[in-house]
Amino acid sequence: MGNEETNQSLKLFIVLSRAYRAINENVNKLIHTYGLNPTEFAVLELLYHKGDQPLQQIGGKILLASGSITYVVDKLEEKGYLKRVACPTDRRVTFASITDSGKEMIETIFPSHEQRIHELMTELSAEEKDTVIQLVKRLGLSASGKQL
Amino acid sequence: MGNEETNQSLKLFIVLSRAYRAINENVNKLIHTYGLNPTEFAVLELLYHKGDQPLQQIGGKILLASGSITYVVDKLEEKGYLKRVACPTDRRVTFASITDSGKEMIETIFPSHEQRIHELMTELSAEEKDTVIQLVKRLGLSASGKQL
DNA sequence: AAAAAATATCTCGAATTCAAATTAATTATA
DNA sequence: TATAATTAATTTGAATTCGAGATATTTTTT
Repeated sequence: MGNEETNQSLKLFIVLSRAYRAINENVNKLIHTYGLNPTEFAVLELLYHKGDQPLQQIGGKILLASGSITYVVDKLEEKGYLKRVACPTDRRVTFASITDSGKEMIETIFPSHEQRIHELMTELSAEEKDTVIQLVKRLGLSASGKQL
Repeated sequence: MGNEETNQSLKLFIVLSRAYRAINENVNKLIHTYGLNPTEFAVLELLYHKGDQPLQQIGGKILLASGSITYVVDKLEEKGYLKRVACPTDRRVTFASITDSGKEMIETIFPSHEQRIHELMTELSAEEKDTVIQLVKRLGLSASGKQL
């Protein structure tokens, strides 16, 4: 038996895991109905909201190994949702740039995506959500080694 | 632009995702040093703490498709950490049962596993953890369709 | 300017997971 | 009891992801 404090942390981890996985699984199913997998959606959404990105930075932002980036970007390029654009100043760099077709796709998916997430969270009041956001944000930053 | 409430839910989802992934990634690295992958660890831990389980029920408890169960149980059986035991009353059913060697493994890993999780959560006070546990538990149960 | 180190992308093979189809056994129904 | 429907486990093949190494380019150092 560990001590009481350690058990509490373990319990928090389990609760966090279950909630995340329950929500995520539900959201992923919705994304799947649009013919995208979660990673493809994440890349497309990143490009849509943050503009063109060097391939490498995509990995950092959505937690993906470099080999996987190439694969996902290939798939999205095949589907016509993004194109590769060479960087004019550094020939090692390639930008991923969302196409008009990709923009249309995101504009189709995103509202229902947001809406679904919102529906899954109606259990908590606005105040309760704020509380969780504030605390879990600190937890995440600290666990990922970032400072506040 | 969605409305303010919807944005709040989206923000909560993002915060939850990041925290979960940060903690999980860290914990998985530790498990890996013992020659297990996270799924193998989860199965072994389940058997250790909850006793023998029919293969099918393992899937329900740790969120795994049936094809994956067979694979993981095969691996753990090869490593000698569990054995398959036929059910005496229903010949369709096979139980997974942890071996002494498997018990030893869990008894070796689990304390440092718990300890690592605890360390990753020192950012929050005991009271704050309780708050998060209470709220996120409700969120998770509701999102997975279970009642309170 | 040449050599060394660092950076970005890609290729390849292995590990993991899933979905669909298969086999076997049990239970329900006619 | 025979047939159909259900349930449990497994097999197979495809999709996804990662890690290690290869290649090309740029930056830093000597």
